[in-house]
Amino acid sequence: MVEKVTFFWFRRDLRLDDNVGLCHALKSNFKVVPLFIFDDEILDKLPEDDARVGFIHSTLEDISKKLREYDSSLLIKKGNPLEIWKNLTSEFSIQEVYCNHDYEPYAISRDKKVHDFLAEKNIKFKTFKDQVIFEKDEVLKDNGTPYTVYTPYKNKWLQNFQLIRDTKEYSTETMFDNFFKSSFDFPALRAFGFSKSSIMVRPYDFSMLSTYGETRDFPAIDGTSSVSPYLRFGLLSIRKLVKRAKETNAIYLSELIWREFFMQILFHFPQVVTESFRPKYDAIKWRNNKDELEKWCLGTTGYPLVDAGMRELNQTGYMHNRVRMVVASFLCKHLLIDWRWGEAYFAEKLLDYELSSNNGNWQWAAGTGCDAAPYFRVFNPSEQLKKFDKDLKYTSKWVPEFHELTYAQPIVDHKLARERALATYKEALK
DNA sequence: TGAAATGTTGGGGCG
DNA sequence: ACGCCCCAACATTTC
Repeated sequence: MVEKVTFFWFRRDLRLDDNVGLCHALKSNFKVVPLFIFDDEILDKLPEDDARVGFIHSTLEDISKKLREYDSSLLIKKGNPLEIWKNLTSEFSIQEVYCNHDYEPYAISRDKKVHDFLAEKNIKFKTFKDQVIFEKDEVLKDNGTPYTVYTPYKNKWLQNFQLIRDTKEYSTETMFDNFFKSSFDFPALRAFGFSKSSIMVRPYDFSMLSTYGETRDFPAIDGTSSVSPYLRFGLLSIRKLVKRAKETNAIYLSELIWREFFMQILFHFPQVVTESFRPKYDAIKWRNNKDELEKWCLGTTGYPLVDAGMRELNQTGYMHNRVRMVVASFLCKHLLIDWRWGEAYFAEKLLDYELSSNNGNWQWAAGTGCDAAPYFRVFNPSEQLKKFDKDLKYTSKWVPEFHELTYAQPIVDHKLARERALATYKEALK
């Protein structure tokens, strides 16, 4: 008789502690087999040295090492998730499958297929809220519809948060003996056709939190936390992060609320992935000049702050948030290139790439979004440089030839580009 | 989570 | 002393 087991399926919650679904799984009546699936659907689109795959892999390795202290191990699979579940149900006597909610359109359809398949086999598929404080339907207007403007959403969010006495902790370590005893092989990165990237995820740092509000806009100061990739893949729990933010910095907390705002927008309005939230903005006649796109990607536009940002992105997988706004505005307004092209480039390069935030912020910059900057708000890259990198510390770090004669001439004249953008948007909205 | 254009004010130079 | 002009500094409006 094969031992009956529970499965816990890791997805974007790569941690053993304070993990809601895992906590519930470990309290089930059966030993827990921890599983991660490298999804071909996602992997096939990535370059073989994708830094995020390497990061996930090394994180999983750490988890597996920890599990081995308890004579358990992580089961790693690669392929199509539904097919893998079909195989697993014949290999194991699975009673229940636990995991945490995932709100992206692809994840929803994937989970639906898995749920339906498991249901046929009489296996319960239990999912939990873990990656947010408030999910899809927990912060709604009084009439029951979702918010589409940030400020009232934030107010409601905070109001609801007041009602929670304290963020619950889902500690798990005392239950680690409930993991299924096993010694599954831990495959090398090479086994999936990937190799280690030269780009590395850097450690995060909370010590900046108390001064975040004053320093976050200055890219030369290391005033940001570098938490984003850890939050993205769930190495850090949102409950712990929010608790810390609440104790130290309201502005940082506000950024975390933006994250949930865009997550619920994506859930309720999944069409934003391919369309402007406000459809009339899809009438914009983008210029979509490929040479200019390439110059933007490479950081050779001749606008120092734009170029610095893009080079930081290309070389490190990070870009300071203030600079993200500047380069995004530049692509959409100055070059009149479709925000979807810019978004796709960020998706390729950012270590913290997350669909809902990336899409929401690009639509914000393009002026096409639900709570976007008005289209006539055009960033002046030179003014932004003066305001936020006055002594050129950040800029000359990433664009060392800045002071040389060899540095590129501006790809477009600011005044001309601004007027062209205003005219193009105006025309589209007629 | 702008910037430019336009309007207003007030101090100082000067006849 | 007074009015006029200039213009920087700030405020408001417009894109």
